[in-house]
Amino acid sequence: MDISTSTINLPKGMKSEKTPAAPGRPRAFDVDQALETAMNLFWKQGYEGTSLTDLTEAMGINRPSLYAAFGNKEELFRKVVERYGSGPGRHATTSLAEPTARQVAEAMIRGSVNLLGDKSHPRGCLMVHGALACSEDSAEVQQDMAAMRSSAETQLRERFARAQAEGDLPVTANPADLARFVQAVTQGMAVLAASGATGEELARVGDLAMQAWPK
Amino acid sequence: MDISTSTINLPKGMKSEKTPAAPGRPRAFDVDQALETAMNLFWKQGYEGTSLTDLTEAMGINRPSLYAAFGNKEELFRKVVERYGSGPGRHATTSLAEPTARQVAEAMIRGSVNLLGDKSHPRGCLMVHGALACSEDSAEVQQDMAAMRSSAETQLRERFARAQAEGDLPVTANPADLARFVQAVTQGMAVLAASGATGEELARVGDLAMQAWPK
DNA sequence: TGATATGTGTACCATTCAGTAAATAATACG
DNA sequence: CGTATTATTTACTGAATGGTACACATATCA
Repeated sequence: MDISTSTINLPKGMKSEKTPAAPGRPRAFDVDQALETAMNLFWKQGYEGTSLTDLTEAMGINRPSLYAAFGNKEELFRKVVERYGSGPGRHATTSLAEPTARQVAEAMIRGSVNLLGDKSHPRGCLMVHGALACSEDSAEVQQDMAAMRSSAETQLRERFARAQAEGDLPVTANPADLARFVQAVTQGMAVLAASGATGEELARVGDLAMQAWPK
Repeated sequence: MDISTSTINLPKGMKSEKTPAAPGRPRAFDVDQALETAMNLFWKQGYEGTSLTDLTEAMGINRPSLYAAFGNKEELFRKVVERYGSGPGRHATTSLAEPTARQVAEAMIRGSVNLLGDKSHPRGCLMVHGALACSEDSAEVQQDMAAMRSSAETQLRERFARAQAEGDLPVTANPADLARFVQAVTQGMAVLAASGATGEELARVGDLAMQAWPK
């Protein structure tokens, strides 16, 4: 019923990586790999554009296995989003740890460029492409994605406000406006990537955007 | 079979607005109004997120009437996109006529802000929300939308190159980069609008973006 | 060897999808 | 009037949607 096969650290020998082996028939597929496959599909085709048949065929499993492991389509999508946030979209949170506001913005933009210009991934950003416009059936997923984008903006704004207090951002600057601007640029680059923009082209968009940074 | 009821200018009296009245049962709904309704639905829910039932119910007509008047779902969408381009999204082309590169960029951004901040419309941009991520069934529509966004970028680049030749844009500036930057900002604002950003907030994003403009 | 617990495979469910056949209704023209 | 033409209505099609019942397979534990 649960995802994880609950890897428990029992300090027996040196290599205590294996799970304690639960009873019942063992799962015949790799959950983590299946999640990765689902992520790439949702990333490319969006939540509603990806059917259960698309998913099970790509994962190489049957419908009931998917439901047993991930709940349903919506729960699977949420798990994919979580994985995305701690994987490919990691820079959205790690960038906040940079020492100055400018470096935070630069790291955020550079991270987006790296992600969006990477040809080993679908072009775009799951947070933007996942459920931007969809039917009313998926309104909740849609709103959640919007809320997560807004939350990223809020974190950025608070980071910039802190920077202002710390003195590395002019008092004349507006943290909320700067946060929204960085969000606009990175999300705009996500749309550009979907139109076929290359990594170099996106990087130059980022460089231009940083020209607007308050001095 | 055709859309228009073919308003022909026959200079009989002063007011020659009415159509010559074709034979057959007259259409019971206003084609233009139906297109407007369809546009708002596609705008809000995207191409795949809008079902024929959504459309016919909102238009107040039956399925066969829709097919007789507009062909099919895809053709209807293309007609909606055309209407959008000459209506709400007009600024994307009219801005090019501004006298200087800077004024073109400002007009483009201001036009986007006005559109995206207008609460009488769905939040966002049809060119971005219409078919950003979708199933493979709609790949053609998706590619067409990407091509139209790219085309807008090309027009902008050529306009900036002309400006450079005319001397109102520094020779050190890069027209292609500037065009892509303006596109990134406006499309990013479209995503922000979908997350709930207000017109005032978007306007400040636009002001910040113009700070990056070459002097 | 059971008993229990879990996963897989097949085959199905009701609903919705885009699209259409055919009968009927409303107009123009002769 | 009758004929031709076009639009509306109802009812339908086959395929795809998300989700599930149930029999069977494979594991642990006693």
